[in-house]
Amino acid sequence: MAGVTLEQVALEARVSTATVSRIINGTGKVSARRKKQVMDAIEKLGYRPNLVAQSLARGQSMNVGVLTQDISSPYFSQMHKGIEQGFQGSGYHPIFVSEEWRDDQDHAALEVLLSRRVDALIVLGGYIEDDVLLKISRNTPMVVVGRLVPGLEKQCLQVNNHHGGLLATRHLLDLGHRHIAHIAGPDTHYDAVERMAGYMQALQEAGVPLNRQLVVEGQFSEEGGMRATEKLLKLGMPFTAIFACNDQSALGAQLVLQKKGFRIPQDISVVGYDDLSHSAFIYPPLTTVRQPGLKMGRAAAQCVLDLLSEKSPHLPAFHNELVVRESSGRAAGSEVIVPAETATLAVEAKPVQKRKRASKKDS
Amino acid sequence: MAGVTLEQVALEARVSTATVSRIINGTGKVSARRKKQVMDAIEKLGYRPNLVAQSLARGQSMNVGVLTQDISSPYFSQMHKGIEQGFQGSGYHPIFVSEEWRDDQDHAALEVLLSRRVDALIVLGGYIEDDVLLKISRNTPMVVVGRLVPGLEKQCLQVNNHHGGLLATRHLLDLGHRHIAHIAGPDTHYDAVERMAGYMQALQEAGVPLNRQLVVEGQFSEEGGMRATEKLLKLGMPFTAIFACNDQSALGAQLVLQKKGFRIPQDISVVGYDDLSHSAFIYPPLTTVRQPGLKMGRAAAQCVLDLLSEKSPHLPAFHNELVVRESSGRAAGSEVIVPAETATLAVEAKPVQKRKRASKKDS
DNA sequence: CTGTTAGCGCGTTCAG
DNA sequence: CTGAACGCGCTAACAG
Repeated sequence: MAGVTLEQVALEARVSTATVSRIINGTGKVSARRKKQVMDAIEKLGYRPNLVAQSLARGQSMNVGVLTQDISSPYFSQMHKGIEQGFQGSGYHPIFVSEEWRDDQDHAALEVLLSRRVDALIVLGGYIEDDVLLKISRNTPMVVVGRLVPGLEKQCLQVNNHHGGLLATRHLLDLGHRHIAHIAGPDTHYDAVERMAGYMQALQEAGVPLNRQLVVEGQFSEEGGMRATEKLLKLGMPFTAIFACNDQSALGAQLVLQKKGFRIPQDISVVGYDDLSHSAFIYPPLTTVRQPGLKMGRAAAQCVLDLLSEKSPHLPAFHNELVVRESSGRAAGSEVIVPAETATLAVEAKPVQKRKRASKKDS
Repeated sequence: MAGVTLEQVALEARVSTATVSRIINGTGKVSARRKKQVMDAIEKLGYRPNLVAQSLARGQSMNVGVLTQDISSPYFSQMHKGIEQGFQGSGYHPIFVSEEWRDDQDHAALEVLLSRRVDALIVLGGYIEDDVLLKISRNTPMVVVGRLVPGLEKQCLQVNNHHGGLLATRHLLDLGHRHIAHIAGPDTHYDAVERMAGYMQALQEAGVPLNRQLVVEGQFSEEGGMRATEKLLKLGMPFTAIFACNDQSALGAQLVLQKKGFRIPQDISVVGYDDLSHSAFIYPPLTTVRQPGLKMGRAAAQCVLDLLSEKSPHLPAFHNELVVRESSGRAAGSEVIVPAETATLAVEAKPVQKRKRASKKDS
């Protein structure tokens, strides 16, 4: 950690350390002559301020902790990038730490940040208890993304996942689909639950009864999406569309469907959620609800900056946006509005036939 | 940045700060009785060591800088995760910063890390000049991943990209392909160049002349892969397989091919490189060369740890591994070894016909 | 074993 | 304008 010190610069420039400090930080007036001396000395010695010492002296570390779920997650990475961009040029820098191990009662991840004396905290979802966050927020500016902490509403950046679920499902309904399956996320995830609520509301609005059997859990992952889809197919319950709670599970769904010979969207439509960076490039390109991850990250950073400069934080509203691509299309035979059947036991049901519209047996 | 101080703990426990420090750090012997007093005080006050002050006093920040290309890149994210894992429990923590803006003569990213006095540096590829790195490495332990810095060989973690290119291309050759296109990466990227070299060597070994027109640049991105593939198809030059320099461009290639009606792998085989987390789930699942990103990240971290503890660093060799999935298959009509034609102007060539094997006109 | 005392590198009064 | 001196929170000799 060695390096040239302020004192060495002062010595070289034949001034006091205070003067050098003033010049570096632009604090107080300094004569042009001395200023030049000092600048020369800095240049000559290759001086670089020691941020650690500055931190201790000033009482702020210029670091902002970011508590994330998984640093490698395609979903969060957009936010990470936005956060990084948001702090560009501010002097602050984000320090990322993954929550990872959930059964961690000591909140080791948090500890890493707190002991490093981060000046603020950005929390991306996660499992840390509300009251823990609330307590920390009393001493440390905090912005929470994708989650609503009671008592901290003004610093919670949210997108309306409920609305997104609504958009996705309405889109499918508009295309004539009446039997829409849903691949849900873990019910521990606020986002997932909200998306599903949107799905249910859309159905209700359209007068389409909810068929609980068409709702299966997909764990937010590709594998989960695959398993869920296989389960749906085995059910033998007809459906012409799937709304997956995120793109990852939608990808898994598409894979299974295509492997089984279903054409997307001719046989079955698929809609995802998140608009991951690769979702536009899979085949067929995925219709999805875009999460403005980059913007959200930037906004979170900006909000932190506001908080740190005592300005009243401004959290813009974020809207999910439906991105229609090629994985969704009109329901086969959608000219006929099929009366929904009661959600009876799927005893007589046989596996959906391949290469045929899953809804055919309805008509 | 406020918080309980050592001194307050000492006061509460009626001992000196030195004693508290000893207990916290396990330095020196302390009587059990005092130890309990101190532990109680710590507990009562909720003391948490100030890492900033520790850093200044000890002369080490317990932070390791990671200079990456893009914090949101699906390719690098595996390494990021590996790095984070590698430092788990070591007391050190990675600080990521994206190089981002290439036309940055001041190396702002580096500056962020250096002024924070990171104890070591992990450099993931990038454009920072060799001599700059070399100079920094004299004061700061450094590990470079995916790049060879002359004079720093022992700290350069590499996978044999050349070998990977060889594997991928041989695989296609083994399947009977003789007209193999290559979507190259930017020639500023060491990795990309090496992969292409492997491709060329494999062709040579097999006695298949290189057709330079079948090598197009894809910029490591999905869009690039799409453009490259369109270009290839327009060429009218027959080919039955594509080896893309990374999965992202392979994804773009698959998309274009499928949109144009080609079946993968029946009409055209595709092989990628990296094995991104979603590559197993796209349709058809991508045959690719796996980069052990997670392991590499862990190894880089371990190497840094070794360097920091003066142990002789150990960098294991990493091998690329071919992962055969469903995007590659036997070349159509591969029972006939087609004599390679001379790479003449593609004047008489017409666009490859859809739904037909691109190689048909050869046979 | 334990307390006292210097620093670590820099910011910031407080007198000139 | 400028410099001397103290403090940030903690570690590390150095004496007891």
